[in-house]
Amino acid sequence: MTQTDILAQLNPRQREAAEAIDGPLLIVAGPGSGKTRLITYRIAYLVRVVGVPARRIAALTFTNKAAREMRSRLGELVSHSINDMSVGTFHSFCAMTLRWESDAIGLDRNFAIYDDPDQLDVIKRSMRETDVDPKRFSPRAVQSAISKAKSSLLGSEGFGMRTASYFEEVVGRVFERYELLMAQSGAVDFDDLLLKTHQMLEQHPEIAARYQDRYVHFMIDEFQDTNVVQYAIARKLTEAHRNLCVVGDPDQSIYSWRNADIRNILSFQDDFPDAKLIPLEQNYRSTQTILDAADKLISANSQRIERELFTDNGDGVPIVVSEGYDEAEEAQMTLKEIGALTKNGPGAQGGYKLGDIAIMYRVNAQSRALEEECLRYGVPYQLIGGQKFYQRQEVKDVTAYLRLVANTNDDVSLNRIINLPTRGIGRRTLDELARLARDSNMSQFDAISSIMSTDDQLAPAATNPFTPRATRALTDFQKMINGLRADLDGLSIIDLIDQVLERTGYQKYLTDSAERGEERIENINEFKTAARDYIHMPVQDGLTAFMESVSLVSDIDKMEDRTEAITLITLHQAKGLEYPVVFIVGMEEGLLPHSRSMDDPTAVEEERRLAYVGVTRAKERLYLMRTFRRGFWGASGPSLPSRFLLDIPEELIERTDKNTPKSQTTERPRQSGPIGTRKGSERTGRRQGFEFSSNTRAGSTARPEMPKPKSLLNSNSKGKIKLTPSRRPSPPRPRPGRRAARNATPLFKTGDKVAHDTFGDGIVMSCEPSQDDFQVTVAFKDGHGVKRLLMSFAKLTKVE
DNA sequence: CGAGAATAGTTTTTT
DNA sequence: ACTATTCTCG
Repeated sequence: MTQTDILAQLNPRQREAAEAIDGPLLIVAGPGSGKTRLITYRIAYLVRVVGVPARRIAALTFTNKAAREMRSRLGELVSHSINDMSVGTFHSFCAMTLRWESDAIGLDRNFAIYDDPDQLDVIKRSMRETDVDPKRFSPRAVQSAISKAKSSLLGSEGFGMRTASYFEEVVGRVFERYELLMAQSGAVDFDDLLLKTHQMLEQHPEIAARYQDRYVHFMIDEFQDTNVVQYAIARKLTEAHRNLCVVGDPDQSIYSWRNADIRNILSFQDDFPDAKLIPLEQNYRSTQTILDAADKLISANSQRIERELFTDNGDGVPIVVSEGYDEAEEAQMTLKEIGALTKNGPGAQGGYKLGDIAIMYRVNAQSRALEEECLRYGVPYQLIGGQKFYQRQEVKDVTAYLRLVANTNDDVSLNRIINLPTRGIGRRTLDELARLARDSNMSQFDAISSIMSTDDQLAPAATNPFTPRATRALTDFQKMINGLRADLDGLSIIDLIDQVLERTGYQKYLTDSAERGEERIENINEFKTAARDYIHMPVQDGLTAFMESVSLVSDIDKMEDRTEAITLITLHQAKGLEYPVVFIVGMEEGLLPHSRSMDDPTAVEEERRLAYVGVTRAKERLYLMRTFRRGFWGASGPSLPSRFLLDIPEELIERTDKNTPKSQTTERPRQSGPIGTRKGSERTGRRQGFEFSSNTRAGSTARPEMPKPKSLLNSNSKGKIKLTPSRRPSPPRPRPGRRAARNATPLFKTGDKVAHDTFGDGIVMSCEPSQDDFQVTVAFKDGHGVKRLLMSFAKLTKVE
């Protein structure tokens, strides 16, 4: 490729955007409009044609995965090194900057990054120490108030000024204590990464000047999901060159709950009146049918700028709307359809690969039913999110040991593992230790040191509040950690992990633990595999870098483009991805829109954008699935079709749910739940706030018309909504009896090594009778995790 | 001090 | 239904 035609692959609009390199630029990019392609080519153009050195360009993305992809695409376009380019998420960019400048701003260079659960620990402790009752004020609520304050550029000082309510007053108090504890622990939270970077730039003009000079070009992707602090950082960093290019789509703004502020897009035009605005409206991804549906769906939002997307792609096939009886049947129908879509040979519906297919849902809990059916049908799947790897207990435990080795001030980590395995350090001792640390204003680790005198003898009883036994236990622990710290030289990060596992007794603790012992060890091995990326670094640096990646890397970042598995993913995580075939399950009131959003029109508009994001992921085929009854918390209740379904024109749809409302005018809901009682909604106005039980339903055959619901309302004297179970289409599946397993003679026994065609080698964890089959739970290697398989479906062979 | 039992809160979405 | 936390007893 020559330099002159480097932009030849772009359409005129994209080309215009790539060449607009002087001054501020706002690109409003519709879904599938080749946004990533544009950004990549724009950078390539800057480097190769304009001659901007790579290190003077920053490109910030929403996920590490997007950053990685950009890097790899740039690697193909730009021959010379792009390693100097700042490509990453806002959070990783800030973490890097803060470490570089840590000396100047008085931050421990090895600061730990606390994730959500870590942060909650500190919040709880702060509440305890400020006498705030966690029963009256939920730690979660306090946490989110603090996060919100930080995300809108308000530190604890700023927050303390406001006392709009008693709650805020309380939060202010906890906030102050929280900041103190975090500082003392040498730790920062996610919001701090951004806020402290901003503060650094404001308070240290000489530092700011260096970065302002450096970044000649600054680009931000997914700008609609940035928060106030992120935007402020970007403005500050581009003061010198003013070449700030932001790319976003207001219709895909779905992170307001994380304090993303859609107003950034509007502010941008105020802050940069000379900004060029380029809309990208040609869609290269989806069929006209899918695009029409998406357009009708999003047009129902009132807070929105009109826009018309178009495509040269053909109409394609209609959108399929289906209903299952419950989430199990919904999953079954989905899996059956996937079977048809992936079939080869005559009569095949397209011969799709499993990797072409994604199932999307609103909440992680929905993945469960889908996983079960995948296992039943033997369909390999890739689950994104859910129980995150780095949040698993044993992984967090080892992480805590490592963090403590890196930074002994880290109280959260210390508390997590000081008695794991048990070392005779119980609650009383820990309470006393916390009190001692607080009174003497030091970390708990240092507090232990303080009761030891210099010659390693125990301090006199007067200053030592602990019993001799507790004192012994505490000092042994302290010596063990110090021993690890003393022997770091010459070790690699992997060596260090091995040392920790052995010298702390954690390895033995895992081996001896009856519960999930092997799975946990597998997880630790996986953890070590992840650490291998840092094996070449000096152990201190490797440790810091590895700990940082543990905090900032998400599940989607590790997602592989595998062709042999379907993808299960939340709608939020699906942003930015595309698949030939997309199923969205749970198209129901209460789920999408989510019940927590339903009484707020603004929140419902965000839910609609979320649905829009899901719909526009599909290239060729889109399935919208829902259930007749859905289970929550073990109970089950009737569900209503999502209002979003009613926004999609009938002519775009092929229905397999013949007995359900087709549109606003012909709608004839047969049942409804508590959710349907919303007042003032035209679309739901005809629904009643209760269910009638006289209806029967057999499989997919016609359902009778609804009877008058009035009588039931009257029969419900207390006005309390009572759900009468409808008859199931088929008898409930018997639950596999746990007891029965003990008397059975399974073909596999726990500990057996087995091999599976797709998942590879694994170890049998259990084998239990399930109906007339056996359910085998197997821990697979190579990141496939633990799977439950039915013996008759899964081709498992015993190894050795 | 620690293990097992009782109990409460939980399901929005995540860097 | 599930789990994380608190309670109770040895």
